[in-house]
Amino acid sequence: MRPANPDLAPRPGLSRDEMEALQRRVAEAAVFEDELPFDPASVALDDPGATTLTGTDASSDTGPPLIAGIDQAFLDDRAVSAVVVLRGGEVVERAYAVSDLDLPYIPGLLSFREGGPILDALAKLEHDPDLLVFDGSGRIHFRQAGLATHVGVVCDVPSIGVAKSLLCGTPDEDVDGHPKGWNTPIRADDAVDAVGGHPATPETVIGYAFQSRQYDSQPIVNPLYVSPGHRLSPETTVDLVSRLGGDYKLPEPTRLADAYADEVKAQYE
DNA sequence: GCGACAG
DNA sequence: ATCTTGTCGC
Repeated sequence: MRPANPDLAPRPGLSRDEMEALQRRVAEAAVFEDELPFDPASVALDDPGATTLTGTDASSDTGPPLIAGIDQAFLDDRAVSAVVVLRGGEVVERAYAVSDLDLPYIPGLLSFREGGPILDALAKLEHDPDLLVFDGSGRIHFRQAGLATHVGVVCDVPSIGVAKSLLCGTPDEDVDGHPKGWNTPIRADDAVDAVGGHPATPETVIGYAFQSRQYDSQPIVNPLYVSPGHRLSPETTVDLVSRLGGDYKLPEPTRLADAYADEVKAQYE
């Protein structure tokens, strides 16, 4: 797929101030409201029977939306970016890219380390996804432009950020010990800046904590922190993540991409 | 100076 | 993210 906004793509060689300035531009271009080409209710990876009618006709425009899970694995100074595209629970296509990394991991600047490599992998896709699911935050970010938002805006495709830990923001309730399906809003705090038309008051909901799994006894199972990347409201984002279900903590698209990244990595070492 | 941070 | 044995539980 082709970047709709190449000018906003994370470029190497920028100073910290320039990277932050670019993130603000990305945030301004981001849409945190529902602007989807499909009905969220048509997504049901948990129920294959209701969505498997297009297994042999993946290129058609009909049927369930194309959902892409994205994740990475690392080799020394290179990243293995993997993308797995699903349609109603069926894997339609897989693609990967091995790219050189030019930055270390810096909280708040993740998209400048992983964004480029991910775009390399997305460029190899034959199918254009209707939704991108990232391993990392979207709007739950200091400048409301996390990895999911940055890449989603560059591609101008609806995107979701799924993080295993909270970067910033404050949960309405204590997130521990809740049953599967539970969720609570994450609101902007002092660390979040108002950007473009997006406020960052103590009332502003920038994402949700979502318990995707829970064991029978007491074990510690942290919730997922989901946030809209682009063209999605916080509410629809949690709804979609719950529909991407599966029997594990992470959404199925992400799990498959994670496994694929490890598989490819093994061939390069 | 103190705190705090996706992958 | 990555480096790793054993271990608890369905």
